[in-house]
Amino acid sequence: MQQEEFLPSLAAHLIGSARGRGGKAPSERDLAEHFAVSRGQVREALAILQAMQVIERRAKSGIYVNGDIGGLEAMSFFARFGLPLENRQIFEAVEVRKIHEVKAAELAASRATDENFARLRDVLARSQARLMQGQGLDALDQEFHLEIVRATQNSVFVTICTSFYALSQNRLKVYFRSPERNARSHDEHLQIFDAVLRRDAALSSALMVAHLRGAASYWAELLDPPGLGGVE
Amino acid sequence: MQQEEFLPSLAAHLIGSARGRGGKAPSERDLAEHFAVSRGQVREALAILQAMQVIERRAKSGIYVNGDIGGLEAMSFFARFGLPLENRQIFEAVEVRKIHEVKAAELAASRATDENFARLRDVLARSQARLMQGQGLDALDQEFHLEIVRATQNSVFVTICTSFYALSQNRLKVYFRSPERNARSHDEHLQIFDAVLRRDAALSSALMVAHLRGAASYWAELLDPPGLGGVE
DNA sequence: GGCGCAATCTGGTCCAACCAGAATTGACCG
DNA sequence: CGGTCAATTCTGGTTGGACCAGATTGCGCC
Repeated sequence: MQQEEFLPSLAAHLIGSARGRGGKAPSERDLAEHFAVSRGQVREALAILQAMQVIERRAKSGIYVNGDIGGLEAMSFFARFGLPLENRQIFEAVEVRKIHEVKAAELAASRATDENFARLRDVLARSQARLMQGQGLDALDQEFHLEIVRATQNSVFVTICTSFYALSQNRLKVYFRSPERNARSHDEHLQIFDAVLRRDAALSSALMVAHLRGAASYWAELLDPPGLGGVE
Repeated sequence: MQQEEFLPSLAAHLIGSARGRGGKAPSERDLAEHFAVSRGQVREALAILQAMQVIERRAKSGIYVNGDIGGLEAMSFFARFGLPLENRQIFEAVEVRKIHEVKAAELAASRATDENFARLRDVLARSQARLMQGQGLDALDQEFHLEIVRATQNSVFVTICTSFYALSQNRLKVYFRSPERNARSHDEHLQIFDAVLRRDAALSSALMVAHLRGAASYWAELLDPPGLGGVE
């Protein structure tokens, strides 16, 4: 079992065994036996999970699962591997994502380079192709939004946003099952691209607000109420 | 040597020995000998650094230091322990921080609870006291800004912003050496608090923009040019 | 100089211990 | 029966040694 698949399954097992959050997980020796690996392997993985603040290791006492999965990297990691995250955290993350992307659209309008425009055109062209084949745009949707962020020329911004995308990945697949939503989303992307191309910062961010609001309202009625109001 | 101090010093040593970014670091066995710990300890720390994408471990080849320190957690970790970060990344992080805080002020105006107001008043009172004693506000400045973010009722937002604060920590200490800047900053905090208290979202964010612009321009002329324009 | 093979080095993995403090158990006493 | 305290067990923390197999290196031969 390689580390890349061991870590997630260990994390899942830890959370599973310590239901009730803050609960005690099996001992290192038990975990090693359960996964048929050496204690050293377990300890290495636990070190990472502790660094992510997913667990707490109390010397001579045990391993305790933290109540909240704090930290962007940890949340992103969990989302990537389909591990449980609290609903509240997901809605909060979506709100932060909105804050990022609206501003990204605005900044992109004034900073995008020819290369950025070329990359955006490429994404849109591929989206168009996929759309005609009647396939979902979920992956390309993320690509488009990421290219907008990339156009801000801020690599830290790109890094942060990339982590946030992982959090909505699974939901996007559901969202893009509907042909109408696919078409509408693509259309809005084209409008945003156009606004950025014309370097109209105000219009870019306004269109992005509308674009994200559309997707958000879909989730709002599909899932339980967000609880946060006035998010734009 | 406890883990909490071992990890940073190991990270520093790795980066130091592999100057040139992407360079090769000493072997695990050498590192273990150098720090007088077991190889297991070294491997545990390396696992964390690899999860942070600070290093790359190539089987049977060696340990390589990544060119860019990507990831918010890694940057935050580095900043906390005074490890080198590229100037570009710092300016980019400051820009993202601005994006966060301006929006935070706006959201805080509509969502802050009585408890939030109480906490903000507390921070401001302690700032006032410290100001009268002629002491720097650096730690309390962070507290104030964090309370504003907290007032958005978005815990993910709070987590992200907390990580970003670590990045400016050292610079803040320099900034708050000047009594005038201390007084001015405190005054602006009071104004922002007032706007939030009156639930004036537009004014809150506008004041925050001005507040951060003031600090940013100080750094712009003190350090090398940011290269990013239109940051607000 | 170029090529190829062998010695060496490296990360990956496992095992067997030992330590000291925390947690648990159980016997003993009131 | 209840409570107290000591002995035992369990746990994370840490160490050392060992083996594997592929990557690297270097030396010798052609």
